Formats: sequence, structure tokens, C-alpha cells
Amino acid sequence: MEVTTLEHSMDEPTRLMPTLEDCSITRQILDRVGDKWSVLIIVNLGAEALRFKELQRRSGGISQRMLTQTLRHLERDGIVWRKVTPTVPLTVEYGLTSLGESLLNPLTSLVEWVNRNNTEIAKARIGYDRQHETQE
Amino acid sequence: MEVTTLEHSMDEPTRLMPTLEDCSITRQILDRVGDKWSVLIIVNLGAEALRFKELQRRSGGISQRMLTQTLRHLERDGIVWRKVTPTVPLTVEYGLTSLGESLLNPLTSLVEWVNRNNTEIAKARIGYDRQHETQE
DNA sequence: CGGTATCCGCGTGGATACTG
DNA sequence: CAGTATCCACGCGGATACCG
Repeated sequence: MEVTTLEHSMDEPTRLMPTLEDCSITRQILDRVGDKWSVLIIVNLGAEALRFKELQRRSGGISQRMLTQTLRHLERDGIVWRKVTPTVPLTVEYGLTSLGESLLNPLTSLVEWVNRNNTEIAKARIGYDRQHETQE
Repeated sequence: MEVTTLEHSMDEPTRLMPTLEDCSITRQILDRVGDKWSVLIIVNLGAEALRFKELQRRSGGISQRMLTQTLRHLERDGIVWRKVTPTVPLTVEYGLTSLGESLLNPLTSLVEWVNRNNTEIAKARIGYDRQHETQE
């Protein structure tokens, strides 16, 4: 990976800036992370492997269709595994692969950033909205 | 770096992640990060403050409308600042606030994760697709 | 230069019904 | 239980035209 040394006058030391604009694959993965349910599913599976119905219950109001779709995408990307036990009725379990586990870390730091800064963001929004409510 | 095998016993009730499903604000920020252009804009502004046109040129094929919209959202959230200099013609500069700078870190780790694992993901996709191409 | 306004196609995702 | 199939509303985002 090429390292771009940036002369930051901020308190930040040198940071390597990964080029992302040229990798279409990066865009694709980011889209996956950014879609409506992926993060929630990954986090829920991060604690333990779960069956379909249980996963659905823990994921708030996700519909059956969206849960299936999201799981298929994540399975295709090698982030979750799927194990079918042919009992009657069927038992299907989902969990994170090692790749998925490794994704949990950057994802966690992102979620933690949000949790750390959500009040500041909320304040910023209020300030912005007040300043721009000249006329409605 | 190999994945630290975090083996969660099934009876382990404690969560290793902050709960995100109950915070609607978290969902909102994640949506922002996940939308088509935000990450690209933030990373581009991470290097240096930029004027509108220059930012547009560095952001590949983003349209004027989407760039404006994305910047307004990020400004509202307190992630980027906007400075207007009333020259003729107008000079408008955008940059990251300290909040935005702090977001750069988790974002970078996420992008780096993608860069580290994109080949593995690509392989996983090929394998999945081959296994599921029963008929086309 | 740095936007806003308008139109519109297309994909995302919800609701519902049905299957193995 | 764990899906698939179908229909459809909504909003994202592109293209284009115009403004201060």
C-alpha cells in the first residue's frame, strides 16, 4: 500500500490516507456496510451464532425478506456462514466467519465513535437548523 | 494479522458491543456514513481544506447536486465547516471540523480493513457464485 | 464560481401471500 | 421454522436548466 505522508499542522501525527476512490471494490463493501441492516446483523451475530427467527427478533423491525437478503449478501462476501440442519422443521443457524469477526473491530470503533459523539452531533444539528430557519 | 479467535460461550449474556439497535441516532449516523458519497468527501477533506470545484474534481464523477447535498448534511452534523469569501466570483471553502477529524480515524480503519480483505472477499464471492449457479 | 430547481428512472425495502 | 414470490411506494441520485 502506498503511504501518503501528509503534513498535518493539527495535533495529529502523520497519517496514511488509503486511496479509496479508485477501488470500486472498496465502494462496494462500503455500500454493503452502509445498507440499512448489515451493521445491525453483524453486531448481533458478533455476540453469538443465532437462528433465523431469533436473529430477526433481536434486530428490531426487520422484515423476513430484508433479513434473508442481507444474510445472503453477507454470506456471499464470506462474512457470515450459514448452517442448515435438516430437522423438522428446519434449523438454520448463522454466525460470523473469521473474516466477519475481523470486520467487527473497525465496525465497533465506528459505532463507539458515534456513541461518543452523538450528543455533539445532535447539538450541531440543532444549531444548524436554528441558523437556517430564516423562513420556512 | 490473524484474527483473534474470540470464543464466546453460548451462555455468555454480556454483549461485547455497545447496543446500537436502540439508538436511532446511531442508525442515522450510520446512514450518513453509508450514503454514496460521504466517506469519499470526508477522506478527501481529510488531507486539506478544498474549494467546491476542486473537491468535485477529486471526487470522481459526483454531480454538483449530490456534492452540495452531501456537504450540507455533513455541515449540519458538525463534521465539515463551510467558509464563504465574498469575492467575485464567490470563493467557498470546505474542511473538516475537529469532530470530522476524529471521525477520520474509525473511517480509516474501516477502509483499511476493506483494502486488507478485498481479495478474500472477491474470492468468497466467486466461490459463492459458482456454488449457486445451478442454472442461469 | 457555487450553487438551486425540476424532472424522472431505478433500486431499496416494506407488506402480503404462499411453500418445503 | 425458514424461507421464496410478487406487488408497489418512496426516495436516492443522475441529467439538465437556470440564478446570484
